[in-house]
Amino acid sequence: MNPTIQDVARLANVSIATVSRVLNDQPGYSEKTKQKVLKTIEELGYQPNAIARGLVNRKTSTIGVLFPSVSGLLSAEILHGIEAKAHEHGNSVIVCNTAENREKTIKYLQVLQEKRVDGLIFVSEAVTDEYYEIFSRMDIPVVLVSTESYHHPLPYVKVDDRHAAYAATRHLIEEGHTNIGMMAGDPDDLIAGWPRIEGYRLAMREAGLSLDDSLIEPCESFQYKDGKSGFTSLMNRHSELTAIFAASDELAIGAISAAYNKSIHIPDDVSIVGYDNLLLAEMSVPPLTTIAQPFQRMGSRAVQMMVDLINGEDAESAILPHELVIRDSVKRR
Amino acid sequence: MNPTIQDVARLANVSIATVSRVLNDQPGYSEKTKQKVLKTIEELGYQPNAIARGLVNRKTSTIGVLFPSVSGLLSAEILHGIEAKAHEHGNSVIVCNTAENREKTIKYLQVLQEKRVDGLIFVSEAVTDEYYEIFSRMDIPVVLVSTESYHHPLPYVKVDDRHAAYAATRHLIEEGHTNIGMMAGDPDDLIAGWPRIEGYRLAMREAGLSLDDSLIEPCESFQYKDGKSGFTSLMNRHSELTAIFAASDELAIGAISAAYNKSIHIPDDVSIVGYDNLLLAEMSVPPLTTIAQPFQRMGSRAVQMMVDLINGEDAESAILPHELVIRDSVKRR
DNA sequence: TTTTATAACGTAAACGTTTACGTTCACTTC
DNA sequence: GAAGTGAACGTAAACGTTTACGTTATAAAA
Repeated sequence: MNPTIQDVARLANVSIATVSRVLNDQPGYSEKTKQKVLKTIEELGYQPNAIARGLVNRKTSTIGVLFPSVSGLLSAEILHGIEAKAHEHGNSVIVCNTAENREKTIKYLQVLQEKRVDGLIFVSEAVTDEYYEIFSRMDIPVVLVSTESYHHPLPYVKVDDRHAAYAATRHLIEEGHTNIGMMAGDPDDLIAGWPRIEGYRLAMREAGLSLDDSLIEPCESFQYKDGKSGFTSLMNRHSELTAIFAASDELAIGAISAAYNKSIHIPDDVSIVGYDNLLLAEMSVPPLTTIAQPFQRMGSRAVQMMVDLINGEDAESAILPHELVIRDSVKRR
Repeated sequence: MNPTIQDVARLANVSIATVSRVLNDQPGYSEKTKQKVLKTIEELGYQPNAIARGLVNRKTSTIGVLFPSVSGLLSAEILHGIEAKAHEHGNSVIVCNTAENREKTIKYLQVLQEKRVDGLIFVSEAVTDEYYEIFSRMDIPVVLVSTESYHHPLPYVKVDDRHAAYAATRHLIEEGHTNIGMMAGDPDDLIAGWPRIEGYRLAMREAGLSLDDSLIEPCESFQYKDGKSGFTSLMNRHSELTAIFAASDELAIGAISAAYNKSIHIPDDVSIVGYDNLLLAEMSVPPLTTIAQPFQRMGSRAVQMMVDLINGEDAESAILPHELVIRDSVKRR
């Protein structure tokens, strides 16, 4: 059985109030009793019960984080940033995998509410009206990562997808390419789909290049397998392409893999630039030129906003800078 | 302000005991009052306070999971399995990143103890005497994943590394290779290092092949960069090699990358088999033949053991089966 | 009709903290 | 010497549950 503050008080011949005071170093005791209390705490190996604390303080020092998928590298890196910063601020994080599923999400939100978490971080997923309703009822700070909500006033931290996609396409253009296709996400996805397409289009238009819609291959998701099939499909339509902007690293790697099977050489025949800069971008053969999203920083920034909000300060949404990471998947023409 | 059980009781004209009873469906109330209570719970949107519950029940329905690294794919997959099974059993999981650092680990264990988690899952890291001391004092179930402890009686779930490494090497031998090297982890690592080397040696000896120690390249860690340098170093010593068993997929991918730079063709010049079967094994060019560890199952199995232990049953350690996944990085001779 | 058993509740203590408030006591201050 | 002041404590209520135990009413049994 864990010793309680009562045990400490009894052994130290003081009241529990005094023990509590030295524990939270508030004034109201002499140096001598402080030492006495500290010593018996040490002797007993006393650890304050955070549950009891949470009950009276109405604060659990715990935040809930909701991911659409927890096995991906992207989530892993964001989680890493979140975990580090949270720990720095004395907060624990409960991970939840929504699997992009409404019921699971709602169930999780209920659990998190019952556990009285101090805040919520919602990652890479669209906020439905229903979710927002629940957020409001929960009455705790919510911050969005790698997503944003046009309909609901929630603070977010993300990169500017349009700008980033523009930068990727622009790089291809500056390297002398003129036949540039895109492997995109779902155009109806207003967060990660549409803006990247827009960025690509912007760069193409600006350079006076073709804006033909058939140059854009809409993929079902951002995953590897979609990259494989998307590349084939896109190249079948447009064999003249010398460069492709892929809206995710996984799509890009899928494309590289498909190219390899067709004996299309990267980057000699076709140049590719990816998006995300996951660990695997560096491991790819050839190493992938890509747009880096600062995932860890996004995570830690979100936590910083979270603690600010919890402390009653207000937090502003943040657009974090992306970065073009040049490796070997683009060839100058 | 969240409504409490008191509010429900008052509005329903019953005592809090009755409300509590219908909440936990224990006997002691009529069908009519049950409906009445349920209705006012619905009206108020009442959610029981898990903190208060935890205080009296001495049970938080939360387990702590300690990872040496949270950004890696390996951890991500294990976490996925853990999270899913935990949620299934109504448990939440708090993730902790020890960074293989003593102070961080100890700090985290303290936090988890203060938060009164019901159990601990310790992943992919060696259990020091000091850690074990703390586990004992915490007096909650601990289960190990992808690691084990020879000195301490802790239940674990992992694969048989020696067998798995044997199977990998054996596959190379059966494909007609005789000059087979190994890129290994730290031989002093009794968990992931030594047993895999032993498995390799066993297969080599059994086949009557060379057991020369210089055929084994000990890498600093299991990471990509070590694979790159390790491959170069190994091939410089033994240019006659036609096959390599790498003790991790990352090492294997690093080797493939280094080979690419030296214009050594995989698998035509050198065959490679990896270990882990991470997502990137499939994405590699060429796709990597490797030993699959069932990470998700390992995670969920660990949670199952955890809940058994919490319920007072005892749990037996589990060796989960590995599997050889054949892709395109090995060529028949 | 009286007794007894049982269903259907209510009361209050307990879980381990924090904190407002009250008390004691030694020192100043006049 | 009396009054006032502040430091150094102690007391007890509160946080929101669960649950052992006590109470009441109702129905069955004698």
